[in-house]
Amino acid sequence: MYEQLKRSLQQHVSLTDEEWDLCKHNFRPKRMLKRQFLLQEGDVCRELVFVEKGALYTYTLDLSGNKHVIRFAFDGWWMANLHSFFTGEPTRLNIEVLEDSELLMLDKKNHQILLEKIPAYERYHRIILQNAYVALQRRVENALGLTAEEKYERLIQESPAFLNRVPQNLIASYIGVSPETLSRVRGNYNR
Amino acid sequence: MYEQLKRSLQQHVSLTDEEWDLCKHNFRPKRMLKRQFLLQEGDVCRELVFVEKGALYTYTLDLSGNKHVIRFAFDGWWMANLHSFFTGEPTRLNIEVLEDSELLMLDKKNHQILLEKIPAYERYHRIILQNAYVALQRRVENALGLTAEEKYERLIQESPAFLNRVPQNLIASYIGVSPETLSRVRGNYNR
DNA sequence: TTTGTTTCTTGATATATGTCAACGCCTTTC
DNA sequence: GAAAGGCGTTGACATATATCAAGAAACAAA
Repeated sequence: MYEQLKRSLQQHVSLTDEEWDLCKHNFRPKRMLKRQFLLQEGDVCRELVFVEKGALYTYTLDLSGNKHVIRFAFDGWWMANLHSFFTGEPTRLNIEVLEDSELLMLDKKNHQILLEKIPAYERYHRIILQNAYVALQRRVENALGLTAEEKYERLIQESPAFLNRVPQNLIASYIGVSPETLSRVRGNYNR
Repeated sequence: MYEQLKRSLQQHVSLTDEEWDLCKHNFRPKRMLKRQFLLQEGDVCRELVFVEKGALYTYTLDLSGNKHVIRFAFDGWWMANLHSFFTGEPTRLNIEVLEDSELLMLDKKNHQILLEKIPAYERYHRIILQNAYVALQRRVENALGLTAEEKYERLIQESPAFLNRVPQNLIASYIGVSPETLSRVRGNYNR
């Protein structure tokens, strides 16, 4: 149940056995099914989520009710609305389950405990934040001023794994085009 | 010369006088003039930049030579291409000086030293990365599927300070519309 | 002040992409 | 196995926004 988490930590820092033991006991395992909501607009995000297995995605709804996918999270990834988590303000985002998932939940108090007690845990978080920031900035670069076709090409280059696991209408939303446009782009692409 | 940096650190963590002394001596002051480049496409980003005073911006050039502004940095902000800094790969981004600036440069070796020797420094970096991540995600939300007018309205709400310090064509690029479109949006807006 | 750059505005036109609608395919459910 | 709902495709049409071009305004330099 904790293999992915352990692997993720070990990938970036070294933990003693006691530290790992302390660490894992602060997480709460949780199973969720496809289409369930981890977080809905107006909620406060009270837990960080680590995906042991499965898939989640987070999105906003605009005034016309259109979904805008912010990002996905698969096995071994973290998910949360950090803004809401740190400020305690209600979120504008939804987090929904895309595939039946095994999750590890970490509430704020326990997160603070780990940050205080285990320096390597704080280092781990600094590093994954760095990586997340880099990935997100890349996303901004790809969202600005590219054509629908270019956006799709970049997705294929940079995140081909998404294509097998995510329905196309969510992919379309993720790269900021309509499902119809994505369908047409793919049609041209195969010829 | 180091007031802004000290203020930024103190805002998030507590440092002893000795720690602050150790810290500041790892930075290299540097003055730069408007239009100079801190980083150009193909360079490797070897230093983190803290803006004591002034303004910078970072952008990509697409195949047609269009500028796409990724972000700005003003007094008290950090700037770098983290991807290039951490991996050593050449960058696709440019960093240009927008106003004559006083900068504090921190190379990778010194950054590592501070992370190792001063736990509060690592905590500080974790926290500002958190904040930067939240801000960047907000930017993604605002880039996806909004009209030109909505993007401009959000900019006014969320970053009004930019408007006084940045030429409009760069604002246009930042929110992902053409300078002409932004000009028209502003025209309607004032009536 | 005069001159030269750069930035901003405005108009005309072209085009990429969104929207609406219909249809077929596939999966799920009972 | 039939029914229902979700998802992807395709077509017709509307429209927001980019592009091209010219001139005005603001700013900097000489």
